[in-house]
Amino acid sequence: MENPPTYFHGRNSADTMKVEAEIQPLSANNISEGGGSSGSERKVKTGQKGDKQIKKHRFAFQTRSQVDILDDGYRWRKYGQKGVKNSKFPRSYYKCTFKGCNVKKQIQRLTKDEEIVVTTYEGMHTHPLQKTTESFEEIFRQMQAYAPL
DNA sequence: CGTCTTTGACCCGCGC
DNA sequence: GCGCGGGTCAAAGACG
Repeated sequence: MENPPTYFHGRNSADTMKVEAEIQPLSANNISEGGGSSGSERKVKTGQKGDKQIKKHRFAFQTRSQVDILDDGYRWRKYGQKGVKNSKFPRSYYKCTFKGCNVKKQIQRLTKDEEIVVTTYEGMHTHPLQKTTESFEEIFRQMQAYAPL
């Protein structure tokens, strides 16, 4: 935590932003790349297997909105949707579209409260915000961070 | 034209 | 050893 995430750059609300949640690397929690690809050479593997600092920044917060797509100022590209057990609604996966910015975002709706949307950020942005959205402030306001797990 | 969305298929790790 | 769940990627289509 020596280095505060660059999320929401341009906001002095850092004071209110104590919602930072640091998740330590767990054996089953460590998300590697190696995903699946269609058919051919996907064994690329990052060569380096988490031998060094595997700090996976995971920041999750809940927001009360009817839409899953909350514009926080970054561009997101949806790359998957899968249903989760215990959840009547499917979970959506988003990724930041920026050269070198491999930030992932996960959105899930609560079955108990369809109005509540859980947004989980993973990774750190390597570029400043492209645009300041007005809704951002509102989102930030409704942003209720909670420690995942 | 460029960008983004959606679905299916595939893969991996762990559990029993 | 096998199965399940979860997670990711690819391609095509749609839209502005």
